[in-house]
Amino acid sequence: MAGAERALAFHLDRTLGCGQVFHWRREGDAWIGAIGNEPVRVEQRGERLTVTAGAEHVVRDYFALDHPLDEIYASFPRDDAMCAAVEFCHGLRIVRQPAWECLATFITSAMKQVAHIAQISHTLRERYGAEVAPGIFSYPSPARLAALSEADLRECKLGFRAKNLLGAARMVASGEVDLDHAAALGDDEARAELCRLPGVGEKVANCALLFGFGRLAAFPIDVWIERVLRDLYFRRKRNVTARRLREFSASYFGPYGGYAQQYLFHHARLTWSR
DNA sequence: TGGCAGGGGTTGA
DNA sequence: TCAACCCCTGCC
Repeated sequence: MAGAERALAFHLDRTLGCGQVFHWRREGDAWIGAIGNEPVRVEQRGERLTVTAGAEHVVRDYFALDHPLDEIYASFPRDDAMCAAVEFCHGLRIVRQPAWECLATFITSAMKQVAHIAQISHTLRERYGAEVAPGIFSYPSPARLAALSEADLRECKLGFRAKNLLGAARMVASGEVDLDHAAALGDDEARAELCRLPGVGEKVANCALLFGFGRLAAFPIDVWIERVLRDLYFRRKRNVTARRLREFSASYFGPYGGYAQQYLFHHARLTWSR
């Protein structure tokens, strides 16, 4: 069954290297990291994901092997940019990150490049997470971070983001913002709830919704995606407002807009010269 | 080796 | 609409 086989399509390097998650480490052909508190080692063999350490069902859920890629690709608009992105990114999957670590990581990502976001994530894990296997650390809980001082977090090279992460951790730890409750809300209500946290605006909230809450229609617009939209979809049109870009992306890319966004983003970031 | 520009965002005026 | 917030990376 070509369809069933294709639905299993999976590309580990693209999935972990596309800027949706930052703490995985390459070791030879394998990738090593933690899924929550589960230490995991995975490899690509053919089109398949192979688990060499960690619970199989945890890994398969995290890497979203049940996402219907065929159906997702078929839902995309058939324009040149989208087709090129699908060809370039085939097998890339939006993973299911634990909500808090996803949200917190994107709070620390503001105006940062991938290398630095990864460095911050590793420092926070090593200093305040739990060592779940030799050299592998979980992301610190809201309560753990809430007990720290802003100075502690600034020592992790967070800069002005320290205050935001601390404030968010305290609001989540105290129950003032309940992530489980947010997970039960509709997309717009959940986004509004997340935006109550310091350091969380529309972009960070949409990243959290897409990568941490499984809302596959969420469409984060960062500077790269804004360039893509303006260059490929609004060519020769000046004065296109941010609001217009939001409205366009929400309707044009369909129910799996988050996938479309990640494919356009990854394709552009690796192929466009600046 | 050192100096400098610029960066995946949010906030508040 | 725009400056301020911080400081690390990459490039010259």
